[in-house]
Amino acid sequence: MSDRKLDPRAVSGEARAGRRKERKNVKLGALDSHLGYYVRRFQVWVFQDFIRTLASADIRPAQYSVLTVIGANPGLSQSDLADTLAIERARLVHVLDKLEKRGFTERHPSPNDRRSHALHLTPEGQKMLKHLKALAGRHEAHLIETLGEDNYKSALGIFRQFGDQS
Amino acid sequence: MSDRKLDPRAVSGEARAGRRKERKNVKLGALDSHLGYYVRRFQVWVFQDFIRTLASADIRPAQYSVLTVIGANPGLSQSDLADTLAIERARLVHVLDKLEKRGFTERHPSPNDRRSHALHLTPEGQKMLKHLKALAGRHEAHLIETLGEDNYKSALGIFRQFGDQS
DNA sequence: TATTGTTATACTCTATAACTATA
DNA sequence: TATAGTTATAGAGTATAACAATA
Repeated sequence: MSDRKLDPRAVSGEARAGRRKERKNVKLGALDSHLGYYVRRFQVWVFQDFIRTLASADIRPAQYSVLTVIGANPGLSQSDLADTLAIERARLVHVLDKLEKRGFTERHPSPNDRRSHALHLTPEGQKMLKHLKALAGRHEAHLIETLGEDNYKSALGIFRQFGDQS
Repeated sequence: MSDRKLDPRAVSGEARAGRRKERKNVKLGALDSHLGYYVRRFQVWVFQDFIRTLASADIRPAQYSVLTVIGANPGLSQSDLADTLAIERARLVHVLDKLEKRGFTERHPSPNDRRSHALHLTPEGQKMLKHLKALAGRHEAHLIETLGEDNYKSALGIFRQFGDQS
């Protein structure tokens, strides 16, 4: 995991110093029996790896998820997109503004409801999404390698099941 | 600025509306094969449940983790605490300021190093931590119930192992 | 020179309220 | 009345740089 080529922007002075230091053995106390604590640390690691892997495209996880879902559901409304991803409608406005400025998405008038926007990827957005999927695949492969394939599959099964019901 | 009394447990208008709506079937596309997506959603759920469960004490996850680790390692320095929890040193300053103002923690002079602070819980902080652990236990029980005991144990095993090496 | 705690700034994200134009 | 999109604001949390005191 440490022999990986690192984007210099992604490694802070803090992190560099941390690597040099030998680990103190500090007790976690009750934290050790909280799944949430470990899930949070894992999630942060995953997102940082994702951000690093997609840094060349300057796309963050929220942006990737928005592009992906629009790509899979052309004509989707902002409300339905926000509901699907559990992003606030207000937050989504800014995410879309940015993606639109970069030429990846467009808000078309909805045929049924004049309050609503039908979201679409531009041709450039489709090209970008294809590129992003390739990069994201590399991230996922790194994740499988880090966790081990069995653990990865177990975790995906457990959380996918949770996501479907939640 | 709203002067309304804030109850974090309160369900927002957004959430209430969301529950009323029937679920549209929007495709996740490539997101469906990203563990990070599901882990993020799960982590958000867990933290929200934690925040709700500890709302009466007005303690958030980061504050709980700081109190817990100080409680288990009296005399710990801010640097070592920050390293342990992967919180920025700069951020920890504010967290401790707030906990200190509420009378739960204290910064004592370190016996060895005059740059450093030895962190301690006050008697009131110890009492509070004991109370928080009881509440956090209820959250954890809810988590086990939600996930199922087998899934819970699997997930804890996988991520604890990851946390130890990362 | 390096580290500890601190202050400061910029940015991401969450949460909430309020407004407009439609329905 | 309610919903879709928007604007605005407050507050976490992350990331980073720089500084004084001390090592």
